[in-house]
Amino acid sequence: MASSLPPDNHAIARVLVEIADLLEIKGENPFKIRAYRNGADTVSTCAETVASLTAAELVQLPGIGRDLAGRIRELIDTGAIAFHQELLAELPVTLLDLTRLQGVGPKTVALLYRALDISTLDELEAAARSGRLRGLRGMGEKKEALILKALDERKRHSGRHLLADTHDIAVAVAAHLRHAAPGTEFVPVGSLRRQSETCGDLDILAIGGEPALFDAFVGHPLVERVLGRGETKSSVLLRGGYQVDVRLVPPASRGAALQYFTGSKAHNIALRDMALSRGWKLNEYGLFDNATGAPIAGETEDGLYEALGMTFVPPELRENRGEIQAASARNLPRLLSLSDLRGDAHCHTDATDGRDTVEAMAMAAKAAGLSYLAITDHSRALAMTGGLDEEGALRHAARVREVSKRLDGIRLLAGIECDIRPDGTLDLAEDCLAQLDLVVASVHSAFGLDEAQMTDRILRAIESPVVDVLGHPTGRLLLRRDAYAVDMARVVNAAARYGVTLEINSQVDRLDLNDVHSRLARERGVKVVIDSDAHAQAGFGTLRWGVAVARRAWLSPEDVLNTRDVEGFLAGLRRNRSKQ
DNA sequence: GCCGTTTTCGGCCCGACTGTTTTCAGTCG
Repeated sequence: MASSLPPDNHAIARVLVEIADLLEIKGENPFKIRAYRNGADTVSTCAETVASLTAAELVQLPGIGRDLAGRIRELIDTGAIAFHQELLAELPVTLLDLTRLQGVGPKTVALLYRALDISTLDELEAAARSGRLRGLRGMGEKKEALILKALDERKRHSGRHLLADTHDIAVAVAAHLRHAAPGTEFVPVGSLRRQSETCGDLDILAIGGEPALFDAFVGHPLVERVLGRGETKSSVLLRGGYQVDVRLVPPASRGAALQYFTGSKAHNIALRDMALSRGWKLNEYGLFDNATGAPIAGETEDGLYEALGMTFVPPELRENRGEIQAASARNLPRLLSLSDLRGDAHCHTDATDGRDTVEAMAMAAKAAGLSYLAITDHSRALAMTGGLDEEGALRHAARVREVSKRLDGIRLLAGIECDIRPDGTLDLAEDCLAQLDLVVASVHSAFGLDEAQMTDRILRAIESPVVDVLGHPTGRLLLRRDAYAVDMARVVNAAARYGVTLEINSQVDRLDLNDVHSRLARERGVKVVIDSDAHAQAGFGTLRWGVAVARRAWLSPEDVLNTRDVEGFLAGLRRNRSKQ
């Protein structure tokens, strides 16, 4: 059995980031800190398994020099980095929780720790509530309120995890279990199977196995604590705070167990209600006749739904949001699949904050099965990324078009992700934007506007004739930052009126639009585009998460603009529609 | 700490916004 697996790229990157965070709190040389962050970036986007590389090979990677290569090898060989351990001995690890609060950075954390000996979220909250923060330099009433708000957001998110992270954990745990119990089927259920944007606990169903498989489960190297070990169910807490439950069920209950443990609770209650009204009983073992106790269905999920007079309900729809009525009327939409996507309308290159060249991104998109890709680097307002001004944008566009001519099997479109300024005007002149193939307009600043101001700001951008797509429309960062205040009903209506496409941004911590707003878009006849917002060659893999949102939103291929071929896609853009 | 040399030092993405200031520090992207 695997005992000490080598750390994967993400695990290595996490340690490097932690070193950078701790150095930052210590007030170390900012360039040294950046070097650790760059190194972490390189490792996490590296296509190869970093743990398999020698020190000599490591220094070939960009941003990894002699020192970082040595530290990474040390981590792989010994399981830890002494320098990292020294830092942790010097500063409480809980300080890192504080830096993750919105609006609280390393300087503030250092000040709180030095002046008030605050090192945990609870201590910070107590200090803020008792007004002790106000005595500190640079801290006033508003800063105190900001910290309390950030603490509140943080509390609401605790114990939840991003869908993509949960998926990764599930894959790792399931692989371990399959290795230990080759004859048993393991299926992740619960919110992961429904592809919810965040997941709490991870539930895995073990179908047709022996209770001995729980020995392997609780012995997994990532297990921090065993919460329970029984004959049909065991629970553990993994490092990083994941609770994982494995339930063992007999093959005869396969369908019923899948159905029951996939949920959602609201969907299950509605189904049980239907069963009840027919004189049946539905539970995790099957569907039974109340009078005779005879089994009616339960071996397959299909059979279960069929017995209740419904077509199979895809897990993503099981939220009791009308799917039961639609499935009973045999009227569910044909949901979008990843393989329906033919293009991507949002990505970045090394011209701004992407890592890779136009050519490299094009080849990666092609390898991901796409036939067209819009290059949409940032506009000048995002100075930190080296955002392009009008001249830069047009020069970049000319280059993208020139590269596109030389490529086989993938067509590049010259676009831009143009900032929407706080007043709703665009960051670049209209005559420049009009010369591009498409414009994605996005908000990246002044998130604190009130709802009326923010809505006006976005409506003004939608009204601009050169805007084709509204990028990540609500600006949320999952588990980190709430959406800004905006009236999405008005935004969707305006998008319908002007023919603007709304983006589902597939970045794992954005998924923005969310499922509810995407469904609203569909109902109002607004087209959606599912974008990767890739910043590196590996970034196209996130499209599956955008597709998950679309499926939860009941979207069919015809609702999604980038399921069309490139001509159809271009024809559907606002700038070309208005010419018709 | 990395990188690229005009090879062993000196530069390294920087502007907007906020809240605290009275000229700026911290955070974010």
